[in-house]
Amino acid sequence: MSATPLPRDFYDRDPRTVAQELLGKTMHRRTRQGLTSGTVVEVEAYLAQGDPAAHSARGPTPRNRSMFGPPGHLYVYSIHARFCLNAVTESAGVGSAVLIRAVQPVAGVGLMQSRRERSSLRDLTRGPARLCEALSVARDLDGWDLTRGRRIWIADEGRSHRNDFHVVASPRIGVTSAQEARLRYFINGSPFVSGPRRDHAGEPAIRLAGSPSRGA
DNA sequence: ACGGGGATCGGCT
DNA sequence: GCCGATCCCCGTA
Repeated sequence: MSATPLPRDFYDRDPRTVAQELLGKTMHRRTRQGLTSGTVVEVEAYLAQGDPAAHSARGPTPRNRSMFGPPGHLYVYSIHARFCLNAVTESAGVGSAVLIRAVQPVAGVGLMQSRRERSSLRDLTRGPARLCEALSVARDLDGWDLTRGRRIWIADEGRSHRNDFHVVASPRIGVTSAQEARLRYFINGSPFVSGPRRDHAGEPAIRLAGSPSRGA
C-alpha cells in the first residue's frame, strides 16, 4: 500500500509552496514493529531569509546542519525534551524547511497507541512532538532521505478523503517573532489539527486555493 | 471548551 | 544559566 515517495524536486521549491502541497499527502513510517501512516493535515513553513524564528536564521550549527542539507531530507530537532520533524526544502545550503505539525492517523493505529499510552485517537498525532512519538521518530532519523522510500517517506496516495479540502493560512504556533507572517497551513475543518483554527485576531483564517496539486 | 502554569532538557550565550 | 517551532493537567464556564 506504499505509494511512490515524493521525488526530490517536489521538495526543491519555496517552503511555502511545499508546505501547502504536503497537505493531504501521506506520511509513512516503517519499523520492525510494523507500518504506521497518517495524512498530513497541518504544516508550517520556515524561510531561509527574513525569518528570525527559523532555526537556520543564525547560520549553521551542529544541531541544525541538516536544515542546510539537500531538499527531501529530514531535519529532526529536540525541544522541551521532545522531538519534532521537518522536511528540508530548496537547494542544499539555503536553510529552509517545512515543519509537520499534525497528521490524521491512517494505518497502524494500534501500534501508535501503544507508543503513546495515555492518548485518545484524536490526540494521537495532533502536534509535532506527539506525531513523532506515535511514529517513533527521533534524532537517529535526522538527515534521513525521505525520497528513498525506506524507514520514513511521504507519498501521494491519490485516494479517498483528501480529494475535497481547503487550505487555510494562519500565524505559526509558538512563534513570538515574525508575528505578521501567516506561514501555518492546515486543512479546513480537520479535527486532527492542533492549535487554533482561527487566526490571532479572531477572524477566520485566510482561505487559499482548494485542493492543492491533485493532477488536474 | 478554553486558558494558564509547570515539567523538562538540549543547545547556545 | 536561559530559553524555546511543546505537552499535559488542572482550574473555571
